[in-house]
Amino acid sequence: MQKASDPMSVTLSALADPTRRAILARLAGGEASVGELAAPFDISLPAISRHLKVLEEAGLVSRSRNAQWRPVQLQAAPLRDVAAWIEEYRRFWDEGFDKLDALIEHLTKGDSDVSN
Amino acid sequence: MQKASDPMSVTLSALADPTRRAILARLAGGEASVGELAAPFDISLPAISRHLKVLEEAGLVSRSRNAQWRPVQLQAAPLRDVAAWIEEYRRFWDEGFDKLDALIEHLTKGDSDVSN
DNA sequence: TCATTAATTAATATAATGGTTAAATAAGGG
DNA sequence: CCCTTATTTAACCATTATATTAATTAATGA
Repeated sequence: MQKASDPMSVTLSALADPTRRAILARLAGGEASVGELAAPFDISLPAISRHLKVLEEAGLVSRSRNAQWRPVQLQAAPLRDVAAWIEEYRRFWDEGFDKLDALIEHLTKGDSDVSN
Repeated sequence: MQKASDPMSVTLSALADPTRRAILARLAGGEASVGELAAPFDISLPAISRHLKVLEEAGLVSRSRNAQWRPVQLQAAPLRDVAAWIEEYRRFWDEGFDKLDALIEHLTKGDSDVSN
């Protein structure tokens, strides 16, 4: 009953929140301060700060220091890993993998019931 | 403090668990019953059943009926959507986007401090 | 030094997640 | 009909996640 600590789960959990994805989208346009990132949202600054901590722990952002601001920057490496993982499933949504492929898969598996 | 209900969050939450990703990996080799899916894991059958419910609600699997078995099948459409979303970030991890690009981005943004 | 601005940490409340065991439901076969 | 097999649902519990407000830390600059 522990928290999942494998890197892929950490990354996907971090991405599984619309506020955090919106923050990443904003950072795709360049670095921003915490206050700038918080502005579009209707939630408190501490809440944004915690979202940023989640993103940082997932390696999706990094932070530096510039006077009293802490500019946040996008770090895309974990996204590359997710993209690589999901590529393994591409054949299941590409048009090449249609009902005929599914049928072949059934038959080669020795599954005699082809109806579903 | 509600549960995120947008489709992308639902999909990513479903994927953010190693047991559920292992189930999807198993299903990539063809449909399987709940019992077959549960076998490799050290957790109870009800726990697997709930994982399957999460995957089903995310549209990542579908279930049919064959006597007293409920065969589970992979449904990859939501993965296609995740792949499309993540593609938007490819340029941030591709080698084309290196420090020089970052510098250009700073300058075109009118950011005078280039040191970080 | 003190006021201001930026951001984090602390304390707290509540909801969601993920696991358990026990009971219920569904289908098949003697 | 009853027994067995397959799976889900119910009830429960511990942990994690996400939000709030209030207090704290950090840096700037009058």
